[in-house]
Amino acid sequence: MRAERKDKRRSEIESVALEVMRQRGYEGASMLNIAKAAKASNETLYRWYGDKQQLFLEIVKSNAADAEAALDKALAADLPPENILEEMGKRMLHLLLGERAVALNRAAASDASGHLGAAIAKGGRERVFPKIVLLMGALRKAGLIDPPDDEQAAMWFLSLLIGDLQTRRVIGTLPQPTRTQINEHVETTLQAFYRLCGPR
Amino acid sequence: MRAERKDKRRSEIESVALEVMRQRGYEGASMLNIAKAAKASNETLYRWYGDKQQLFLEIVKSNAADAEAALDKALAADLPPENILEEMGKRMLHLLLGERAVALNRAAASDASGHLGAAIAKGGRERVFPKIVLLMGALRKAGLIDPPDDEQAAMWFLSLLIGDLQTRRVIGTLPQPTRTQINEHVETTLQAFYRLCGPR
DNA sequence: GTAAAGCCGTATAGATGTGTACGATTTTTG
DNA sequence: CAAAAATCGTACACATCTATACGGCTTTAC
Repeated sequence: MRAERKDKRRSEIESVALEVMRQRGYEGASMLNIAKAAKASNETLYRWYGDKQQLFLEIVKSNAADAEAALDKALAADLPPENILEEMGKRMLHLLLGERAVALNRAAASDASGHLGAAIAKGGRERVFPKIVLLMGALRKAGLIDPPDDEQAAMWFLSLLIGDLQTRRVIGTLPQPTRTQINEHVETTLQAFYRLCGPR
Repeated sequence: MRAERKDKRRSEIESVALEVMRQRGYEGASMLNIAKAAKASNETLYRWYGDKQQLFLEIVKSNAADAEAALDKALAADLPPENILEEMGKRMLHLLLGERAVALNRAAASDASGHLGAAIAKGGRERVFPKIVLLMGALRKAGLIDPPDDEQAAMWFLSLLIGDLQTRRVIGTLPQPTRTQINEHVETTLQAFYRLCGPR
């Protein structure tokens, strides 16, 4: 198989795996079920990924890469920092509460070994948080906020933004929000954030 | 078996089930494994609970009852509302980030049917949130806060309090916090909360 | 004290998952 | 075009889980 076709096939399989997992849960997403749904043989799955956990590890990694790219795009935009913050908020909620991230968090919660959870944290929070801290620095220098320190401001922003939405999505009691709902929530969050961190 | 002994045995089994689940994940916590660990027969488990999901549903319910009792105790205390808020914060973090709640949230995340998640939400958030809203009303009447509305204040308080701690616990990247850490976190949260909602 | 009921341990049938193996077919390589 | 490599479909051995059943023992009820 040519390299490009193989890459395409891999991401196809990974996408199917996530869909199976979404419908039948992590335990229901057996290698056999995934292989059938992807019209692949389980031998190929085992050859390519080793086992189920590593398959999902791959998915976590590629999802993290996509997410980071989406956020970096917002950060690289030539906009004033307050607009970048708004854009980041929208994109983060869209990513965090979307089907992919929710399915992966469910998988991590199901995985007793903790490896999936560690990978999610490594590709997610540990990568994103520093960017938010830097953004807070930019906001502070622009005189838009006056927090105790940038890290605290980042924590507050993320807490206000995400709240218990993620947990509710993961345990299945909250449907995926629409784009409009996300925008409204970001709006409210920003008001609260500036009220909390704004200059006196 | 006398009623009291039976109740004791039930809670014993449920506690063992949670421990097995904690160590081996939701899939690993089969009825057989739980029965062995509890020195019970699986026939008894099936007779008493029907199936695995209903066993965990029972656990969710009794855990919710315990949690509600713990919070009500804080609410009933004859203290000024700001002290009650602090106490509530501590107790909620203690409950939410403790082994029991985390294990149950993991089970809910693993359960594709969504029934466990629904039960958790029903016994948890849906019961607790109104209490916090009322508490916010008391704080407002005492002139300690001046929020847009009590519900919004409750949301902000909970968001600042919990942040992403719960998610990080559930995916296994955060160890259980000590009592000291909880107290410190509540302290910081309250400062932020009053800064956000305090009277101008 | 005796009968009835309940629990434990073990056994069972049926279903499903894991990881490997092997021809048949397709795709790549040269 | 031919050889080599990889994939698919199917099959397999082995393990485990679910849900039920039954004899042996203990506890409850009368």
